[in-house]
Amino acid sequence: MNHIRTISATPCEHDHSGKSVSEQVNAARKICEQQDERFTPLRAHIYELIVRADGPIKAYDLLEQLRPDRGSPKPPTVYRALDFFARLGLVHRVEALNAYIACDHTHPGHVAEFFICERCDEVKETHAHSHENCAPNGFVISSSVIEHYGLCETCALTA
Amino acid sequence: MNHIRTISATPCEHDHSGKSVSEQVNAARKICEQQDERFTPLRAHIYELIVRADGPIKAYDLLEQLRPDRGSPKPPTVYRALDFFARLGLVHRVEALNAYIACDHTHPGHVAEFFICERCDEVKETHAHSHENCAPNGFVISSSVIEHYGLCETCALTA
DNA sequence: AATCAAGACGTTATGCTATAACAGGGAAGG
DNA sequence: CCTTCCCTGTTATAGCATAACGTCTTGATT
Repeated sequence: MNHIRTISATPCEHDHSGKSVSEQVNAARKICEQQDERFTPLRAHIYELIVRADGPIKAYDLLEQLRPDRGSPKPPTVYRALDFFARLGLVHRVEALNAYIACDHTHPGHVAEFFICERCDEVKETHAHSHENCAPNGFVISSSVIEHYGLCETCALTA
Repeated sequence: MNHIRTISATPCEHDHSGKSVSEQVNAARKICEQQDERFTPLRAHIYELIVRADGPIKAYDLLEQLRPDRGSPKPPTVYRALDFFARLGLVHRVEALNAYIACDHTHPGHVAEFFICERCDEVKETHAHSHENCAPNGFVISSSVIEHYGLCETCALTA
């Protein structure tokens, strides 16, 4: 019992520093076009807001930020865009926060893994190898959620 | 970059078969008492419903099931009990389902890992070693969410 | 015994998160 | 031109969760 199997994680530093907001938006546009999907002005606008947030952002906060420019958008406007981005892997939903975060990396065979500081709200994203090999016999994984909550180094030291 | 670290998972078969509902409830009672917490009749009632569900159950479904016996309970009644159980590790929240599941196992140094079949809704729980060692330098994990979605063996074969 | 503090529970009200369903418009292809 | 698909707007509602207040019980203290 309690047979140990091994999986591995790749802490590839995933902060998008080094990429400007517009570079990230353009990267997203390219990914869309490669898949024959439309990166409409509305989608570009919303994606830019997500990138600018530089961390998890909530659907209704996006809604607020859309307001001055686009009248009084309703929730479906935002949720449709979020669904679209999620489908293309351009955003991840952070389940335990009901929030969404931009991701311009794709790592085939890997899943996003988040480390979320509960004190300063900073989020680090890494990618773990799929947990397929620690699944119950025969289970086929189609998506995974891996989120860790705690304190980042800075906050842990000053706590 | 992309330095590989290793973590491990222990697929200890975690189904509670072999334990009757009342045995699980009593086990929970014992865990409460050991921690000088009160396993009140209401809590016992709610815990039994969670155990009987034999899988993730939603807060408002619990609320419904409480009804005939306890008048017209309101949401806080259920959420307070769920918070209590979660604090003691007697239930886990399945984030991506907004649902709750009984757990009478405690594995110090391990975190619960769920494999959820999207076709038959069956859930297998295993326990992974903490991901502490794949965290960014200095990050201190206080809780983790690991959930996998896909098809169980049976459903994968008949899909 | 009287008092006090903590926590369990009931209740009202509200806030936050998300989607169903229908209507109009615009782009791409026949 | 016209049809089809999908993008967007809009209304309405469903689903999930908590704040805040009051009462009662329990157990400890005086």
